[in-house]
Amino acid sequence: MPLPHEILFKTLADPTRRAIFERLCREGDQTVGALTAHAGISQPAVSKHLGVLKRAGLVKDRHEGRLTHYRAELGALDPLVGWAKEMTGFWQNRFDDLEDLLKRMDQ
Amino acid sequence: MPLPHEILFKTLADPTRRAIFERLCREGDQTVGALTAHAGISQPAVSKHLGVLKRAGLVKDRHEGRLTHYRAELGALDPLVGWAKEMTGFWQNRFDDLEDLLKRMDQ
DNA sequence: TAAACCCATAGCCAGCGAGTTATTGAATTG
DNA sequence: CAATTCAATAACTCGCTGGCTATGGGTTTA
Repeated sequence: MPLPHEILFKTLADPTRRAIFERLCREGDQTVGALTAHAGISQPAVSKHLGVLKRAGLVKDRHEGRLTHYRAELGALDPLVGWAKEMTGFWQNRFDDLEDLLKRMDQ
Repeated sequence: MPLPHEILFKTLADPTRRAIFERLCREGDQTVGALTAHAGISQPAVSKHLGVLKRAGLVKDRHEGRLTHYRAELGALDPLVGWAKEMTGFWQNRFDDLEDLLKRMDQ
């Protein structure tokens, strides 16, 4: 199975999809209809995006009669931040190594 | 012009490109040849990826004779983390609003 | 129960982008 | 200066994906 941040990058790369996710973050629960009204694309397109977001763990759905509500799942962003911190960490380590080297050269 | 995180998501969505960036983070400076040796794709493909990473501000290049060295530019990741924090912030605000509402209902 | 409504799925199409090979320019080497 | 090497660009192919329309399944309303 792919690493967590893999699917997140792919999923959030699309502007429309990211806009839907942002709206869910700002406004909380939204029905597919409400999301469609603001997305500027057709309802099936919105549903497809929601499916992708759901499989990435970024949203969860809740069925209520004939309506389907979606909400953002914020913890899902953690692997993204974690990956960024990891990259920064590598840089920091290389910097530490250089410091050690200079320290040894100094002796 | 696009928001900073826009181009970052698009650029880092590709696994090959992200692998190149990760390698630059772990190993520091690398020539195009060295990167190509580990990428599993042709040199022109690597050069194209490096071009995309460069336009996103994620890497910088340095010319030294006929070699070109690339290095990661870690500060470029900040808008990504910033965006994630912003999303979390929206959620927090909505939670605060709910708290206020409950508090008012309590009185 | 017929009609209207909400959402998901199916099927199709067009554009984008990641890969290729071929080539060029520039720098080093013999 | 000829040959070689490094990297970028050009030109092309092809698969993926985001959009659409059409339809179906489930739910509420008249």
